[in-house]
Amino acid sequence: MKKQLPIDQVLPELLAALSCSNNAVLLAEPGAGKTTRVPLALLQAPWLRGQRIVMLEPRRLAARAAAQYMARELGEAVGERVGYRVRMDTKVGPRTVIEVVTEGVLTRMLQEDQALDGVGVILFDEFHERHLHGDLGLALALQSQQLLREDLRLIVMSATLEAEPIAALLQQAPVIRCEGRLFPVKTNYVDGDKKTPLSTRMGRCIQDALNNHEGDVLAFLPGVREIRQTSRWLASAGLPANVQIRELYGSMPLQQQAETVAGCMDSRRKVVLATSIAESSITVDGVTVVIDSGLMRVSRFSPKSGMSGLETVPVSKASADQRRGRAGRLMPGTCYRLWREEEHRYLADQNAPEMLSADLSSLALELSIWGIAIPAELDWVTPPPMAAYEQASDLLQRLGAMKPSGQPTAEGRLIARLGVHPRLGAMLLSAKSIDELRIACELAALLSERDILPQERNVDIELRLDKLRRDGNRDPALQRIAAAAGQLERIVVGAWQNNKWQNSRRSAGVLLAAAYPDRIAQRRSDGRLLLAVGRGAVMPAEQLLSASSYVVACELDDAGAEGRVLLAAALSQEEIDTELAAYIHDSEELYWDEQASAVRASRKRMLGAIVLSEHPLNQPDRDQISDVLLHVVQQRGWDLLPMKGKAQSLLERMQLMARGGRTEWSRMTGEALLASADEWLKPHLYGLKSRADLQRLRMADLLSGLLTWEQRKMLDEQAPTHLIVPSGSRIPIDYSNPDQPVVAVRLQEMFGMTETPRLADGIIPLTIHLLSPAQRPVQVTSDLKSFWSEAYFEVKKDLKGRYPKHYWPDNPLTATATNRAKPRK
DNA sequence: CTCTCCCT
Repeated sequence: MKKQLPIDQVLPELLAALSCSNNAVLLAEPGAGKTTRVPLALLQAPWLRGQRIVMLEPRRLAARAAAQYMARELGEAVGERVGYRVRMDTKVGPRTVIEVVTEGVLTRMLQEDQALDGVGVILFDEFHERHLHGDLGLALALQSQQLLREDLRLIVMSATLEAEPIAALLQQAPVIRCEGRLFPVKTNYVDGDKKTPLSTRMGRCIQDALNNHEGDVLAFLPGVREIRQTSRWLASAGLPANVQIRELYGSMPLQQQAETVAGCMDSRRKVVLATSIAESSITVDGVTVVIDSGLMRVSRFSPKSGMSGLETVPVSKASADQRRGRAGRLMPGTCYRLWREEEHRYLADQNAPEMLSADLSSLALELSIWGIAIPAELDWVTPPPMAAYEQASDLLQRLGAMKPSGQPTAEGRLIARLGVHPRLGAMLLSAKSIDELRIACELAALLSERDILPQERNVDIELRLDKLRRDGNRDPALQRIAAAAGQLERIVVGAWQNNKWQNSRRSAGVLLAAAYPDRIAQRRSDGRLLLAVGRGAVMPAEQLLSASSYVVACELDDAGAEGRVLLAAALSQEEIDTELAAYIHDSEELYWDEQASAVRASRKRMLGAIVLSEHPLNQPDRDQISDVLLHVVQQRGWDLLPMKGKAQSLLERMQLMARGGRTEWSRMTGEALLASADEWLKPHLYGLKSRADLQRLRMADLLSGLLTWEQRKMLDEQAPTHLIVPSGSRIPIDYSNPDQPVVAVRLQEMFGMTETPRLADGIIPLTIHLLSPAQRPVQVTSDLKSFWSEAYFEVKKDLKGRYPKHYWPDNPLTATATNRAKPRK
């Protein structure tokens, strides 16, 4: 008799829903039993009609375990009615009806047969994890259902999820909910000073938990560094003798992980310090207390640099709840959260889907093979972000996997079948001989898995190759990598059918350059690296690689201002010159030499942003020189040009006209003219290359050439060079302040002028500096009328005393202006 | 002073 599980109660509802709808969303909390009961329940569904059931699992371990459990329920071995397909391990037979597959496998199944002939239903288990290929699989399956397979059924299963957006995407699918089977867990929020190191706060909380509760403690920390720090804090703070500290994180050998998870052999209690790996991938037995730091580390892809880096971020509410649930598997438990209850509501509901932060190159390749031009042709729960998607398309084109049209090349189709990152796929296809292919396969397999020498500070990938060749058939982890390398080799050899091989033995570094041309790096004098993409990177000093002047940085942490190299291969100068010539381009670079005040030219051999060598160039291209000159002029402004006398005045008058109301003059400000200098100045820069050459330009002619005849006339009328005053003198107008043109004129020359002259369409009044007979300023005005009626009489009194021989009339409005002491009779 | 998790 089968054990009752909570899911059993909703199975009739699910079956009923699927008899009238093609899609369904099943929300079931952990422990409800959905993974094993739902596929078995569907076996009897009338609509299945002998077709297969495919269930998607996010992990290989989970896929195998689910298949094994279901087979046992049926009293069969795996591979009879229930089987699984994961990478490099397939157990399905001719009678297999339920296939449990992992995400990449589903993508391949869909790509090989878009109609999924013979499949009646796809179940997306643990969909809330929102892996990139899970989202992709759902988007592809949905389109297949819409265009080719209206009878295909899709079921999205999830622990915690906002069901509505997915239900809407699945054509308003019914949502079925099911309770879980966990014990209650009491939640305590622990307020701590955020300035206290996390390891200290965590350590104290662990001590308290050990004192106040029975059972084992599971602590969630963001990463290995915090795990080590907390472990050290606890060791020095002292723990009861019956307590054992254990660490748990993904880069640990599997054997060690298993030991951590297992119960203690003696009666000791254990404290497990874990990353988010213990949230759903690994279950730790015996836990009654969970302590959650509230942090996790996530990878974030930068479309700008094409690299990923790690970020420490707050967990989501869903993640925090999932972590808390780990304390309620055995009996009622306790959870401590190292944040304040008020802070909790600011946490995101769900973790961000991988789509938003991942490298999308393999997604873009799959879409191209699926046959769509833009992602918007599919329905997505979360559409791919454009910046990352475009970066991915660019990369695929550079790797030769995609045509500019967006269609895949033959190589691209093969790369997708290899099941490695498109960069590594392109490297495999670049191998010219069987020897090279073997190395490339080993490299691809190594780089597709976690580092096999995580403790090793030397980042040289050759050390890993050596270890793989030495211990590849002993260590289980290495066996997997060696098997993956062998599988890759078989696919490529099969595809090329022996018609491509030459004699060639290029190094690992040269092969890796085909995968990471943008990460070829040059060592600079201070020991830092300059990557071909133009970013800097650092590599620990005592590396074997430090003898090499070039490297390929295959793995980088792009977190800080400078990337940190995690894995690299050496490249020699000779290899750069002979093997990587395809990436090198000559560039004639012209630049403004400040000291010589002239344009200089040099020829550089460049590999991306890396300068391989540089020589001065004797006869640079004149057109390019004038480009540089123009650019310098535009940057520096008018100072580089001979703006004196007439030219300067002309420019100032044109600026004044721009202050007026007419739009035709708005292009005539100094700023606007610099911006449009490529139109009017550049033709005159041809053949020039220095500041001295520029000084010979006839700027007045150039500027006045910009004006039509009418405009010149208007300029002379409305921004004249001189003002003719009542005395008959021509007084120059100073336009150096374009808001306030000024004339300076002796007061007596102005008698009779009642209205202040206005310029630029009458918008700007002229400012008049009235001078004494000795040319000393006595008054500034832009309102002559009120000057004559008021201030004049004060001024007159004063000046009459000092210049008695001069003419100081009582009525300045009718008096005769003079440029002498007194007007001629 | 050290890199989260996962997959074709």
